[in-house]
Amino acid sequence: MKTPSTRATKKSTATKLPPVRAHAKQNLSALLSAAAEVFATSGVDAPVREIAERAGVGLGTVYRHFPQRSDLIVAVLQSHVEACSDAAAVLTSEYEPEEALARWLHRLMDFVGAKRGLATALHSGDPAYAALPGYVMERLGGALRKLLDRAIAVKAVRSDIDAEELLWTVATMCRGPYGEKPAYARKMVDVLIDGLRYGANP
Amino acid sequence: MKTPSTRATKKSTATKLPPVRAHAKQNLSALLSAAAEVFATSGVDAPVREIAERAGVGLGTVYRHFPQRSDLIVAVLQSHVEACSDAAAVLTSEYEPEEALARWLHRLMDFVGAKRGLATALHSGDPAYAALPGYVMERLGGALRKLLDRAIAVKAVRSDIDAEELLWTVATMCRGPYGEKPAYARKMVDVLIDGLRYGANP
DNA sequence: GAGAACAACGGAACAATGTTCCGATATTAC
DNA sequence: GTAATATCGGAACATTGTTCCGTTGTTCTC
Repeated sequence: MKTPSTRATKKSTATKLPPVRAHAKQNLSALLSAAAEVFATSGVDAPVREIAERAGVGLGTVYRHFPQRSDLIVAVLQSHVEACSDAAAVLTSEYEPEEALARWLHRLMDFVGAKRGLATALHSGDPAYAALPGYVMERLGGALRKLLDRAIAVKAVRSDIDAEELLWTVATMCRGPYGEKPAYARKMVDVLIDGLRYGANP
Repeated sequence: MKTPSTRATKKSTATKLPPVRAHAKQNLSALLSAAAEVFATSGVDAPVREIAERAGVGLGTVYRHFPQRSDLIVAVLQSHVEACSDAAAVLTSEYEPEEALARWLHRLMDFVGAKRGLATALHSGDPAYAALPGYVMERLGGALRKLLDRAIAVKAVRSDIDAEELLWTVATMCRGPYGEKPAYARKMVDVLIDGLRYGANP
């Protein structure tokens, strides 16, 4: 986040900013994308060694940046949550309120569908993931709330919907009773979106 | 299931029944209960060695009876499903239809609540567990259907409830949005049961 | 009851994988 | 250019699932 050149000249002063080597951050982002690819390909249970190899770094480097395996999983999930959340702003600037909302719900669906394995890990009870549910709910719920309010403001959709409830509903619709593939999920979400529109002008 | 003494005297006949050593089954049931205890205590990720030690047998014995770790998990789950299912018959013979239904739903709740870790393993996508969901649904759904029909017959509860839907509903109520503890679950199930009663005489 | 056949057993050995550790390397400050 | 040190790579270690085989004890036959 901060560049090494912004540091003070003297290193002996009390507030010592440890110099951050240039390639360290490159490695970190390379690790993140490598991990995302491997998780998508081989599942969240893929060996750390496979991720290190894909990123072209050593095992030590992986554990330097992510002391535990779960830290890597958390980081990948967070980056994807951020991407999904950020997509809301882009869609807002590019589409009408109603269309932006619909497109983002589809985006959310893709996100949830792709994270099947991650979700399983999430619910495993491992304390390493304890903070994630709240974070996901807050981040994505906030994004959805803005989209929703904007669509409500122009009377494109009904006004009695809570963002977190809608978020949870769509997320739930993407996982069948036992976690099967969401073959019918897209259709159901479309129906749900139509339902939002329908109620706009009762 | 069959005793060694029921075998034919000659072993050289075509239909060779391999003699089942006496203590083998003792070990098997000891393994099952040991596994159940360990899973309950240390979670489903507990090492096989811990189960072997608790059962007082060697590692080889565990793998002789359960070639894979997942077989042990499946066996424990099945035995508990059977126990829960069998409880329906006992309750039927001991209580009035309405009371039996209510008590069994509480029994079901305990079962689901205790199986938190097992459920996570179930949804992991491992093909070893592929057949379980259908089995559980059929076995417990069948048990519930009998209880339900009996209660409906005496007009103790409303008649428009499907057994599998009710089963799934109660099971779902025992897991919060992210799999938290079911602090409020018992109350909610009680409310649900009251709802069943309330609709009996509209 | 003695002996043979062999099912069952116990645990060492192997394989896969998460994690730690440390010498080697490369970058930065001066 | 040189020293300091952040970073790196991978060997080494620990844990755990799984396999393998020599040993043990039971069952059957005589």
